[in-house]
Amino acid sequence: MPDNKTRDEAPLLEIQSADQVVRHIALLIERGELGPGDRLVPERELATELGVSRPTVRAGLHALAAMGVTESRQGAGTFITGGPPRLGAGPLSFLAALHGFTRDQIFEARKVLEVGAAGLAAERGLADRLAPMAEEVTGMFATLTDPQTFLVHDVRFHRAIAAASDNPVLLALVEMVSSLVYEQRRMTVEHAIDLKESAEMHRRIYQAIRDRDPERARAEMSIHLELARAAQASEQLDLPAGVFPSKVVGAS
Amino acid sequence: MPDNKTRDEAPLLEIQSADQVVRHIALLIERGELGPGDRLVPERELATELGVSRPTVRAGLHALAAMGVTESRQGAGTFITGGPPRLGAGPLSFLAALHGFTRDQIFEARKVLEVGAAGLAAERGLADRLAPMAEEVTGMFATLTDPQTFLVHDVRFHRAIAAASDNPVLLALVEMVSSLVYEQRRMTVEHAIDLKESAEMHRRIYQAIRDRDPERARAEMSIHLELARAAQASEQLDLPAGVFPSKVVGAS
DNA sequence: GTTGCGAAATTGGTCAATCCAGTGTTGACA
DNA sequence: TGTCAACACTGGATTGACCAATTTCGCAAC
Repeated sequence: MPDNKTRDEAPLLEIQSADQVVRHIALLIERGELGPGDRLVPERELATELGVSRPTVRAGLHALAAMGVTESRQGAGTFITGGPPRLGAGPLSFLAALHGFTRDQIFEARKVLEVGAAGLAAERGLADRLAPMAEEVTGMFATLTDPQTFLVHDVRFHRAIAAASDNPVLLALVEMVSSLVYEQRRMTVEHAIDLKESAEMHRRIYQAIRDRDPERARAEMSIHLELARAAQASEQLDLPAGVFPSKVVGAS
Repeated sequence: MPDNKTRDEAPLLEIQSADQVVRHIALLIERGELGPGDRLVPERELATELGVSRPTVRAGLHALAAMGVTESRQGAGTFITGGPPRLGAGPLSFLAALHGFTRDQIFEARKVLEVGAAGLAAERGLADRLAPMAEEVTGMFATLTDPQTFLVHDVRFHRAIAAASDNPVLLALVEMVSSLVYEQRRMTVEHAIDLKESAEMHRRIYQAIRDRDPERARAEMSIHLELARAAQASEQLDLPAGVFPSKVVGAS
């Protein structure tokens, strides 16, 4: 597209060369010439194509990698990120650290997202999404004495609900916010409390969704997260909210 | 789940030099030695400090800039992003384009977020957050014949509600998702429909929040977004969802 | 003909030195 | 005392080279 002359403010006719790389890839993706898993042209070719130097190309690719769009493997090439839609937790982590987000605030945002997701999941009532949720619930009951493994099932259960909402945007958001909580939860879960009751709550949420009762699903999820928030608050009292995951840019 | 060896997930010890830069900045932020608006050490010094070359430092800084953590001004320096907490729309735009998010899906996620925000705003009932909302509503009624300006007030109203939720995480999420919609909305709003009715709906939302009636606030916001979704669907029929804003990394 | 292995080509990762382009400061001059 | 031009500083970008991981492919052995 040609530069539109009606630009309200700062005349950015001179674009940053690094952004030019990002925009170029964006264009290729937009046009469908590049999809998840695809490999893009080598840095050197890209450099000559765009008429910029290789370090510049690399800068743009680093930016894309930071946004979770690409992954580079030395010797192999640079690829568009495959797998399910994901938003890295990095940006949120930085925001949390910079502005001192409270754990309560994070939990509140999570509550909004997951309560909505649970409601949608119940409304949709997709049968094939129920099995994964049920499996994680039984997994919880089976690991009441193993907090670490229990937490894994916990995480997966909540992800399964978000997935059952059948909305990838919501799923990505839920995972982004949740990862902020879980990352450090791993450390404190050892002296956790009342895993039995926690498993029961999850079961009730599952049943509500299975029964296609959105209102009950929302209510159960709401009280569950409220209790979880209180429980975690008692586990660790005043740790700062901005805790960075072990790998900032992209983690599993 | 035995993944093939190319997709394993534990190269923790292997540190990319660029990531080292990111991590270093993250550490400084975490320790409170760097806050919003602060200026970073010059690239050259940073390079010698970390024992890497300057291009490597630049790569890391580009990654940070892509995450919205830093901003660089030629000749001045690199600064930690100031202002209110923001999540760039870039990552979500790419995700939308890559995975073909539907406009309906985006609206649905927005609905979850903004309905929750409206509810919280009504629960909180912070007096000093009401004025901005009221102002935007009157602004809408004053520009019923000027769709472009009307849209500006529309955007600001929704942002004011998210701000009134008094949860910066929620605010950041709302803005991130909303920006996906608004960016292209600008183009189609010319032949918009029923600005009067739209303004009325916004007024009802405002009144519900002002009356500290969370349930009504949620309901009004819900039907408003539902109608807005339908309206926009009729404006433009089948455009792809992945439309990139004019400036990918950080917009005004 | 098939298989195994290793050398070579490919590709990303890094470094060094150099120049350019804005920005801010400072000190000389009016 | 006030102005403004020169200068040091900082990010932006380039060229060229080398290293390391991966892939590819041909050659030799079976």
